[in-house]
Amino acid sequence: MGENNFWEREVVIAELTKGKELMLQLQKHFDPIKQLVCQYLAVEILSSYDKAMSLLNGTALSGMMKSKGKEIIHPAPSSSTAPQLESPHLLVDSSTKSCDRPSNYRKRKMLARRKEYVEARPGEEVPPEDGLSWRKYGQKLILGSKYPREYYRCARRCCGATKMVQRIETEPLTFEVTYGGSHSCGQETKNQNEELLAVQQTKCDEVAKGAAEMFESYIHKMVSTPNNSYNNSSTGVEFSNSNSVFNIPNSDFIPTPTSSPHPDTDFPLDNDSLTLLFDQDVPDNSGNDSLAALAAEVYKLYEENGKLNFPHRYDKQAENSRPSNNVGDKS
DNA sequence: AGCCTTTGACCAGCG
DNA sequence: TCGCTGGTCAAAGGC
Repeated sequence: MGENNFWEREVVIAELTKGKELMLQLQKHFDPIKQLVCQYLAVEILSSYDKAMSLLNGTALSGMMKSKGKEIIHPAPSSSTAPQLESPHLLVDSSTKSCDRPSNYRKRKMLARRKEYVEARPGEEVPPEDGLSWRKYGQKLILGSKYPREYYRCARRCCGATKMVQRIETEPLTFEVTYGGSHSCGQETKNQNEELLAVQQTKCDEVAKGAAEMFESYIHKMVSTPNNSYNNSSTGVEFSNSNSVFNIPNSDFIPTPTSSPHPDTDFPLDNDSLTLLFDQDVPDNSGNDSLAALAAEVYKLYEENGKLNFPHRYDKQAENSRPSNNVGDKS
């Protein structure tokens, strides 16, 4: 199989696998009360399947096969051993120039990219080494950026890995490093564990963000519901008033990694309450009471900071004298 | 001689 | 169709 086809196949498989994993997660969350998580997962799944479908239908690949100007690009033959021409002025398949690098632009744009932010070491103004050897092949001033973007590819020829380094204007000691392609030279093997951990961490963070958003909406609903009451049970927490009832099953409360960035929110949170809400493990099966305490604490912080005007307050006094599970809202 | 960086030119995508 | 922009190429020069 030609390297091009192999690469396309890898992308398709990766996208379909991701879609499958997300669908499994979605199945677990099929519940009207978990709309936020369902919505988030649905968007991710659709995006994965769209990418895979356009690859399989040839939408994305058709550009590579189309004749444009004097350059005619063909898909790589399945067992290409044709000699490779170096001159850019000849009518050649540009994807076969110099080694088997996937060098045409369309392909590069489709490569899965991974973005990282790294900080320069103290006293230095260059990004720290990432343990791999790179060779710089270009530098360009990017519109709207004070610093030029630098382009690197794997120092081992015949490897399609690339990276771009962009110094961030507002934080000159921080660099945005975008990795493209994968190392076919084996150079990356020693770093594969770290790589896998990074990917897992990203996925974990994505799920945690969805969970945190959901948790936030519960808190909001709880403290703003008129005449609310709640019940703890071994299966979860139930909030209710004269009009509605909603349940938070224990399974909704998953630990939020402390490494996660705080989720974006339009909830008027200050830093302290954000930390309180997301920087700790939310209640597990053995700690449903802490949900109520947490909600009361969050409300208190909002109120003290004068940032919220909830129509009805959570009844902290009743909570304190609560041997039974029911708490009325004093509004 | 071989490898590297620099830098202007070129090419493809996109609005 | 055209102009702008990001990404890449490749010649030139340095080490």
